[in-house]
Amino acid sequence: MANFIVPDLKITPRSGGYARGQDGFEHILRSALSLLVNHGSAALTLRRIAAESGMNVGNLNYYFRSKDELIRELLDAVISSYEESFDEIIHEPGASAEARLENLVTLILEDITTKKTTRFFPELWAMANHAPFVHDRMNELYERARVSLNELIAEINPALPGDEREILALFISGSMEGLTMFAGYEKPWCRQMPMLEVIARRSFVHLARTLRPGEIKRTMDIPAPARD
Amino acid sequence: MANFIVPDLKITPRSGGYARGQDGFEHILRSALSLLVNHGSAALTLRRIAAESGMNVGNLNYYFRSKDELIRELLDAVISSYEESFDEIIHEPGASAEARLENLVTLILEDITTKKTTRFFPELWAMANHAPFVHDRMNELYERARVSLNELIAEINPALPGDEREILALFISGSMEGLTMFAGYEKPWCRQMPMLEVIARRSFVHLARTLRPGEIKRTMDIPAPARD
DNA sequence: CCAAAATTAGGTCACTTGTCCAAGTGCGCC
DNA sequence: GGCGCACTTGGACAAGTGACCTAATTTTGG
Repeated sequence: MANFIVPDLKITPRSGGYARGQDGFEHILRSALSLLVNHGSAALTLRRIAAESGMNVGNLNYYFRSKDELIRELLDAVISSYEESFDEIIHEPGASAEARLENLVTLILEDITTKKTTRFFPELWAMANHAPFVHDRMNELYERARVSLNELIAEINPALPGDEREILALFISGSMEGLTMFAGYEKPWCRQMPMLEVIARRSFVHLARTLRPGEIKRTMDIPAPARD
Repeated sequence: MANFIVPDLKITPRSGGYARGQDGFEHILRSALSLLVNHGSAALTLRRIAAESGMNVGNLNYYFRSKDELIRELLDAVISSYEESFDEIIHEPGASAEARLENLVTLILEDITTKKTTRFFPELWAMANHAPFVHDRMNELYERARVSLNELIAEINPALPGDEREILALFISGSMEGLTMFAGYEKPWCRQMPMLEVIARRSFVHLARTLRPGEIKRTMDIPAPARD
């Protein structure tokens, strides 16, 4: 299994302008990301970004009309990079669907142990709670991530209806994200991530394989005690 | 299954002082929590907290030496409340260990759909990445939360060694937390939380029941391809 | 009633924040 | 080679930040 590394940023080239301008643009976002990852969203001030990128404060305003626009571009660049990586993973050839699901789980969980991922996403989740555009962009990302899971589940368990596949994909995706705070970079259980991967692979594959059509709703329909 | 609600704050009464002082203290923390939940950590300024609690800025300084101390007290009060709730859940009588595990999962996942929980924890996770005391206090909370899981797993699968139980408890706990961003309060999939609960209960119980001693490490020891 | 506790009102302090602007510099293209 | 636009500079600005202070006032509980 190749080490899969998600690039920090994916920037769509601007039309017009010199190459230097493109570099400056990217350099600013890279510095901003570095600050966010290493010192949190509170450190995301124009002056600190400027200092980090060896630039003048006013120059940031040349590239971005406002701080808000800078943040949007930053989040979009980081998230776009993840999306592109997920799309690549999908088309990776593999053996059985189950093996490919295991590979996908492994890749995602290994990425979680990355400093960037461990630090960036909790900030993203927190921002999403109070900035609608962050909320929306974040959900676009995860929707894209679930596509791969959904397809693999369909291959493993063709009888499962689409909406139940979606719920299962959601559960699997959410499950993995939740390990960030515990086994991510420099977290207390980071050394145990390989073991968590074992459990995750085993559990998710088993779910995909054994979930019966209608089982979810049928189980849910039993409310309080059993009826006689 | 009774609706289990975690109180907003758990404050250890201060020694000395009038009852009013106790109220003021609590009122301030309550206002701060409200700001954190409704507007994020960026809104946690002394002036906004004062305005929210209908108090004077100077009065905050009477109760708390510094903003930092206020934040610490706030986090501690909120976290302590969760800890107390978990301890209560443990001692709740129930039928089989499996049924109690299912109940515990249900309680935690339902709590996640709460506005306070959905909004508070991502802030906590983000803070934990850059403030060591938050990191430590947060891990104390989750350690406590895993105690219940650990005991139940031990009851369900007595053959499982302690360290493997811990990993499994960690996986289960982390799995549930990860659903916050997707099926929490006002999240896109909040209506589907009941279905996620079904999957979670089924999956976690199955794991606890079927995990063989040494299985985790044995599975991990197979590195790349199989040996001939 | 009275001392302690709680609260108010106001202000000052040095500092940081995002935004904006006028004047420069220097690179790329004709 | 020099023109012009892309890029860069440094500073000004009002608003907000946490911390700290004094003095007066109200509330509380024994």
